[in-house]
Amino acid sequence: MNFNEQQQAGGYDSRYKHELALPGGDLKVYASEQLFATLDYKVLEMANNNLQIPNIEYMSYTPDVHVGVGTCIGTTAVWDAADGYVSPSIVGSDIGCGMRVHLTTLHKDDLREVKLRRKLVRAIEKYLPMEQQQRGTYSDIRLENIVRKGLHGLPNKYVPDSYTPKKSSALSHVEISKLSFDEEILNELPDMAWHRGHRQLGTLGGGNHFVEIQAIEIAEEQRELAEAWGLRDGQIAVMIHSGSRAWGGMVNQFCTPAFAKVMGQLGLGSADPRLIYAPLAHPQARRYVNLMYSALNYAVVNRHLIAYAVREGFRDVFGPKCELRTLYDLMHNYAWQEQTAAGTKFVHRKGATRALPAGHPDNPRPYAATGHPALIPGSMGTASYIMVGQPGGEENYYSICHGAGRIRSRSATKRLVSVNDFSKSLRVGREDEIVVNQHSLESIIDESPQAYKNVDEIIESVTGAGLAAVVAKCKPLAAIKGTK
DNA sequence: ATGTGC
Repeated sequence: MNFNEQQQAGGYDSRYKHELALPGGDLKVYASEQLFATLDYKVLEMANNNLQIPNIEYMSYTPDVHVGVGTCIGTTAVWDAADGYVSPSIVGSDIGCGMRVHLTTLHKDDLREVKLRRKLVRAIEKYLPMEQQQRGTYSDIRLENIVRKGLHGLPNKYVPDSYTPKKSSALSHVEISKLSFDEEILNELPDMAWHRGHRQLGTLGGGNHFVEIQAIEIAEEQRELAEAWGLRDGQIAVMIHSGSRAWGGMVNQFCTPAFAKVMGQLGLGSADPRLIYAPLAHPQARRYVNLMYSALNYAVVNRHLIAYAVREGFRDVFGPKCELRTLYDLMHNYAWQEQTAAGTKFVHRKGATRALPAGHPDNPRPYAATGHPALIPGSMGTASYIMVGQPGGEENYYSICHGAGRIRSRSATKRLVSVNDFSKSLRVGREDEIVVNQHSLESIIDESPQAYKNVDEIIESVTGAGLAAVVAKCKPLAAIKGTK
């Protein structure tokens, strides 16, 4: 029985699911035997710390889990909304970090020539704002409107009909277009947050953030769904990975001392000083949640503006009729309330993606009947995936992986991986080279595929466990990376 | 990840 047959049979395979009784509480780990065997003890130690936060109801790891600050990347942690806790450490610094995919009307044959891929990369770079340079700052966009209203705070010209054939699809084909919150708190953020927040709008950032030009390969078992979503074999898609830039970091910096103080006052302990939390009902927790929502609004607009720049670049190369329809935009670092059969829960996801199945009421309207696309990036030079949630995901609050998952620290990668290896995995010098904007591969070597787990094994674990199914594989043709 | 921290 292969994975797809298992899925069709509707059951999950216990080989992909491990239940651990740690001293602090129970942890579920979704991973193949091989991936499970490679888990660092530090990953379990971190889970044990997180499980000691009071009233926690559920915690799990996705197969791409790896060590983070205070909490692992790949964590789903759930409290009841009535007596719950919120932890800025579980959300992480890059609040609202996530993925976006746009579908073009082009076919991979249109980009067969390496020269043309280079031209496209240069054209996109021309429109992508760079914080360090004067050019590109969106002077007609008010940051205050962005953090308060998300995509609805953008001037109309950034949500044009040609960008997404129906203007509404730019607002409806996303996980969030706007989160409302108590805006009073915004006045307390330092001037620096506003200054940098404005300058960085629409910028990519560094690390694993990217814009990638990809070719779609539909999974046969999901062809009907893929076509309903508008996917075609060989179609060129654009995948974007970015977050809330410094704004999210400022929110965390601003809230951290207050959380430390609250923990002291309430006598709440933590085995790791970098792991902070507070009861949801506490005024400081409310402040954090409100500010976190402003960062989620920032992040979705940031990705939207990156897509806007990409579309300008495509038009320079392929003409003004070129369209980049929004397939979906969703996050993998956030916490919010969700309705479940067992009541209202406060769900944290850090490096975990929500993948809702067909018919789930929280799907955005256009995807109500099918489930929404769940967008999973691979490492540089390897494939990414477009997936859809399965009913079996309910046991894990519909969380799946968020990518390949690091196996080597940035420093270790710089030590152990040669530029030559990296360049080989990008097929540099061949006609099918994955064109990268950065001339020096040295500067981004910590993002080489050798620093990551094999994304195919991650995906196998998720499908094997019955959490989601592959709709399409997206093979990279060109990538744009920021530097620090 | 990041106005990081050598």
